[in-house]
This record gives sequence, C-alpha cells and structure tokens, in this order.
Amino acid sequence: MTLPHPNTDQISLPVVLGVLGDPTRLAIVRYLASKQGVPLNCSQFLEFGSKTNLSYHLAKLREAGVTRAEVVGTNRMITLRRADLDARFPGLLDSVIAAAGDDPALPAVGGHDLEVPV
Amino acid sequence: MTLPHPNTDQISLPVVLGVLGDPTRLAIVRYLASKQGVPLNCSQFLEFGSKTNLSYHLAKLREAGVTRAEVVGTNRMITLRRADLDARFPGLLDSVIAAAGDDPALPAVGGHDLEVPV
DNA sequence: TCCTTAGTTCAAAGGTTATTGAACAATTGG
DNA sequence: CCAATTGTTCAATAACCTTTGAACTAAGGA
Repeated sequence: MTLPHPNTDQISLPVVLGVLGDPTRLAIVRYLASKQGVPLNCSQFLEFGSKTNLSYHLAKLREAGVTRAEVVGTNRMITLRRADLDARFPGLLDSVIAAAGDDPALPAVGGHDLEVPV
Repeated sequence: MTLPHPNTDQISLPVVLGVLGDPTRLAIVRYLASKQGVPLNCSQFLEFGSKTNLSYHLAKLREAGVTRAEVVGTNRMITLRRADLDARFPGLLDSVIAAAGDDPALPAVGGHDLEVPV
C-alpha cells in the first residue's frame, strides 16, 4: 500500500514554488527541515491546522514532490525529499528554509530541533 | 506619478513564492534576469501573453516586490528587484533562475542575453 | 489639435484553492 | 470481536486566480 509520488525528474519548478507559496505548507516544510530527516506522522502537524486540512496540504506537498509519505500501519510517515529537491533545484530548498527562518511573520517552529531518540 | 511598491522589509516569502509559482510570471522573471538589469517595457513581454494579461501579471510581480516599475512617459520600465530580493532572501532568486534555466518544460527565453546598446 | 502608442481598468466567465464537518476505511490493541 | 487511533474522502462553501475584450486614460508626435 504505497502512495503516489512523482519521480525526481518529474518535479516541476512552478508547481513546487506554488505549493510553497502557502503559509501552512511553508510552516510544515520548515518544521520537517528542523527535524533533520526524522519522519513525522500527520498528528505532529496539528498545530498548523485541522486533521482534514492537513490531509489536504500534505497531499499537495507529496504530489508536488516536496515530501515523501510512507505508509506504516495506520500512520503515514512524512519526510522532506531533500536530496531529490537538491538534485533537481540546487540551493532552492536551503534558501527557502533560511528565508522562512528569518521571517517573523511566519509561524514559529515549535518543539526542540534535535530531540531525536537514540 | 509613481506606482505602489512594497519596501524591501515588506516583501513576504510566501507571497513571492506564490507569485513565482505561475509559469507566465516565472518566464517574465527569467527574461528580466537574462537582460541583466536592463529595463524593459511591457511590450517586450508580449511573447508571454496578451497586453491585458501582462498588465495583470506584471502588477502581481510588482505588488509582491519582485519587480520595480518606473513610469517614463507612457512606458513603464520594468526591472528585477535583484538587490532587494538578495538582501531579503539570500540565494533564493539565483536558485530559482538557475532551476528555471534547466527546466525544458518552461518556455525558452528568446532574444540575445547581452544585446545591450552602448 | 488629432492620432497613435502604451498600459490600465472593468466586468464577466470559468477554474482552482482553502477550509469545514460528516462519513468512511484501515490498522492496532484489549 | 470491539473499540480506539490515523488518516482519507466527500460535498459544500467562500474566496481567489487567470483570461478575455471593450472601454478608458495619459503622453507624444505630426
């Protein structure tokens, strides 16, 4: 039971930019980046919207090729497609994340950046 | 007779990304970048859309802070706000332009890159 | 002054997006 | 099996986006 993702070479620049041009999705991406590749399930984004609404935004991100969702039981573990995006659009994701981090108008990323269980 | 532009510190990341997430506007930005800061008037973008439609897209770009439009007679001379964007979002514009340049799905930039009159 | 050129504004049409609650499916644990 | 947990799908709504042609404004040249 896998969900549909575009291949790396199918990721479209305007689509990625359009998808990132939404404050909720930008916050999700920023949060994922702050977690350094640790997979998160949908519930961990509830600060950014309702369950239904997150399902919608996470599908947009996945279909654009920005995130990957892996089905694990009843969970969908979400990660940033960092390597794929860097390969396709070098420097883009880093500059977006850096810019988002400097923007006080965007919702702050909660939690601890590196609280990774050993 | 000046047109409204946001100050550099008023430029919003989600707004800029959203505005660039449209193929026509991305093509306009790419074209401007290829002209290395030489101001262009609206007619020089006619390959990307009708006059009315360009007026719409150019207003979006200007209101987002991506371009600057200076009124010169009946013309509006358009430039990329490269320095302002670089100051606000370092590396973002460069990576977007580089990514757009590699994308064969986007309309090619016509004309000569450096045909600047002396 | 009259005409042309450059762009904007308007209204309308059609399409897409974001958000919501209710209902649904699928897995897991007791 | 039953119940709880996770997340999706659906329908509806309201807002916004893109595109168009017609009408308009403003400046410049003959």
